[in-house]
Amino acid sequence: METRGAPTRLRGTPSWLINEVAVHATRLVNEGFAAVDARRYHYKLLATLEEFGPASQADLGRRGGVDRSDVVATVNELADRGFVERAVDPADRRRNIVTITDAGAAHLRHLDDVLARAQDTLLAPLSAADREDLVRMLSRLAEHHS
Amino acid sequence: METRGAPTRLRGTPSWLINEVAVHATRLVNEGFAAVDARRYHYKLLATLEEFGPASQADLGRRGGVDRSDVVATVNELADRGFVERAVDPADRRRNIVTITDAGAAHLRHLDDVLARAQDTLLAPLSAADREDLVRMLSRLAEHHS
DNA sequence: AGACGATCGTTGGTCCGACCAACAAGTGGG
DNA sequence: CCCACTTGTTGGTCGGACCAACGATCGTCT
Repeated sequence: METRGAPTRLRGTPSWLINEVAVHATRLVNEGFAAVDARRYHYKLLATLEEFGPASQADLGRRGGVDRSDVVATVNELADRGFVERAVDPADRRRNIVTITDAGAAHLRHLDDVLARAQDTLLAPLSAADREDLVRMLSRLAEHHS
Repeated sequence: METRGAPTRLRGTPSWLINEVAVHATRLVNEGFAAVDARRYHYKLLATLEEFGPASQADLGRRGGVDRSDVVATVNELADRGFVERAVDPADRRRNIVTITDAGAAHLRHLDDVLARAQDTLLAPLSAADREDLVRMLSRLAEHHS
């Protein structure tokens, strides 16, 4: 009984399907990251840092859609592991300028691999063409609900 | 700035896209249900009841994938509003047989409308053919990760 | 008949992600 | 100098999903 007794009404409902797949996706990614002692927020911040360069914690949170308070905890963890460095901005002493380290960049590449494998596991039953279509549609939906 | 500063690495990642869309989907459905003083669990249980007929709370939870303890709270709320009735099973006095009432069935039809409108809002930017494709792919993914 | 294991409803938790409120320290404009 | 604002930080809340344990009840086995 793979598709167990879930009401048929729900099994055809897009919002329910999306949530169902999202649960599996989140589980896969979380498991992958947990295996290397990381969390999703780690990846988000490291990727943001590498793409946009050093930034204050507030900017970091705004760009990644992460709450300021959650940025604090994440930067703490990343700094503990030596993946980022925190330095007071001399030009504005309120700000902490966060910079990714070499170890952080290496770790990010590792996380990229882990994430890629999770995508592959998630999309296993889909052809390459289907995957493209899926990403295209999801992108349009995500962009539309801005 | 609709697709805000999210790292490009993430914006193309299927698992991230799915989560993003799932967040919007959940928000839409929750808002719709909240407007008629309902929650997602209400719909799940009522739909299960209507499709499979009266059932014990444990069976109800198994079929809907809802924890027994959460079934208790949901049945409480539904019974308070007169949408279901709880009666001890004379053949097995451990069980509470839950039955949907006429008011409950009417309410379920109402929730169906609300849910359908949410789907339409969610999938607005997609053509009918695209919607079919999307549902087909998501169903395959959901079924595969059983 | 009696004992034992399993199941039922129920209570009372935990855990995690997302969010919010308040604060001191610091900044910039009037 | 004062006032409005931002930043980092602390300490929450809130909802959804899950888990543990309890008394009551049932079925089975002996």
